Amino acid sequence: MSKSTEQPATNQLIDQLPAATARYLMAACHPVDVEFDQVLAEAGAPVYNVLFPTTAIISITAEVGGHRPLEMGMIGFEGMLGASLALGVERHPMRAITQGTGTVLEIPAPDFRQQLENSPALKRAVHGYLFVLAEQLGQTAACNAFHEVSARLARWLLMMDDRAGGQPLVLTHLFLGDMLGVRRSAVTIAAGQMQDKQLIRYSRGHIQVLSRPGLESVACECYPAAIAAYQRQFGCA
Amino acid sequence: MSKSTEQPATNQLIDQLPAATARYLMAACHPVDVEFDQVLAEAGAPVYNVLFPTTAIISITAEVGGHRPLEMGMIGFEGMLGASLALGVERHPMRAITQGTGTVLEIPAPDFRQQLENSPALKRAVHGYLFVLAEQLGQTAACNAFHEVSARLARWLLMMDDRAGGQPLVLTHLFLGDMLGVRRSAVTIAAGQMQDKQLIRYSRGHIQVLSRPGLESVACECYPAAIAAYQRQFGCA
DNA sequence: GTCCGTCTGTTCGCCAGGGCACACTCGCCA
DNA sequence: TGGCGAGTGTGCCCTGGCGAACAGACGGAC
Repeated sequence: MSKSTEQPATNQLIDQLPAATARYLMAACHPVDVEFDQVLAEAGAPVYNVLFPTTAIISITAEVGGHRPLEMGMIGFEGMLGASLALGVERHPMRAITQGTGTVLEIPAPDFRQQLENSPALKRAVHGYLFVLAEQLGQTAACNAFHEVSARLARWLLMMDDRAGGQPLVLTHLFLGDMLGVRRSAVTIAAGQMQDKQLIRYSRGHIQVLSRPGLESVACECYPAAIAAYQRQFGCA
Repeated sequence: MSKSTEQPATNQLIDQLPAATARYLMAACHPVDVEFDQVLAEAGAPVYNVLFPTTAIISITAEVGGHRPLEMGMIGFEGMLGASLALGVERHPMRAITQGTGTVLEIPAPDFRQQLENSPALKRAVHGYLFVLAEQLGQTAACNAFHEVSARLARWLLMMDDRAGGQPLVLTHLFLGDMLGVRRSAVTIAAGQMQDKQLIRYSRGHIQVLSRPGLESVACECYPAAIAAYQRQFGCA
């Protein structure tokens, strides 16, 4: 856990920009550590900063009155928060909270807007990411409507594991239940079955993925679909 | 039904453009009649034409294997289909089908792309609409997860009625069930209760809204929320 | 008028998941 | 070392909605 892993300390969306563009953008960014369950954005609130996660993971959630927030999308080192600036909108469309701890690259909204003006390549990348995010939203919504808890849990763990670079995940059954829109004990049961099958191991708010292939066989087809959507747009995983 | 109503024969997204821009765009459009349950776009398929509904209504649906498509968003005279071109993406993110019959203004994708290049105002409008659509997606997803059938049905009827300009809606319980992601007889029961309360009247594939206030009291808060989201962006209903 | 297909009404069994409650246990802290 | 609180295991009853099946009813086609 303390030794450095293969997890990149950079952001993939930035990395695939032309070198000069990426350097220019990075020069305006500074790294910030975020903590677990921190609210990074409220729905409808102004975008003050744009965040490019490196080791951090961000969840996009939708809320309706009287219920806990439901996860609609996940942002890790492959994406960004605040992309709506590239639509000329200065508000966040949804709520965003952090998963676990980690680092993001932060750039003030005015600086980012200026770089968007100056770099067609950057604008193209952000626009492409917005499209992928929209596809992910639709996929997740249909998944929540039709797939059962265990399949959704498996998919969620895989998506988190992808973005955490093999680090143990820091989250409780209660938190997981919120993300999936189910009650806590439903998660306890599904997670218990996965632990029995040696797919994961967990204890008091820490989950370790043991068998990705095993999880993939439990997960619904929404997991490969989400990866394919990203690949179609950016040509890499 | 044959007499012309207050329903505008134009598209609101076009109307709120600067006059010259709107004229230029309209000149490149030609009206097309669409029929009930016609597939206008498949998920991932190329965008050949951009459509601006005037009297037609389009549903955006998400699919997962083995289940019928689930509605994620609705496009009427306030919106457009094919907005992803403004993200530089030539594919549709989701499936799109028609509701009832009606007219759309159609413009070939290359022509539209060129107009986007030439008109910052048009690009701004389309980008803003994309943002609203994203908000609507999130809202709908949370609504599907948490709200019960009758509330969602009421919301859906209100949204359709808004876009149909008071015309009777042409759709069956089966079709409605697909949109809401529930089975046909669940719709029959919910719709039957609404008919008992004189909120709607229906017969063999035709539904007439009788009392909007009544429906609004049954619908969940997602209905006013969706309207507010549009107003925030465009300053009108 | 007769036929037939579509749309609607209704029922029955079934189950995933909700809501709630309570017990246990691990790790932390006084 | 004892207490405490968060996290987890487990049980209960209940409900909304599913799946499937069948019957009636309306409307268009012939």
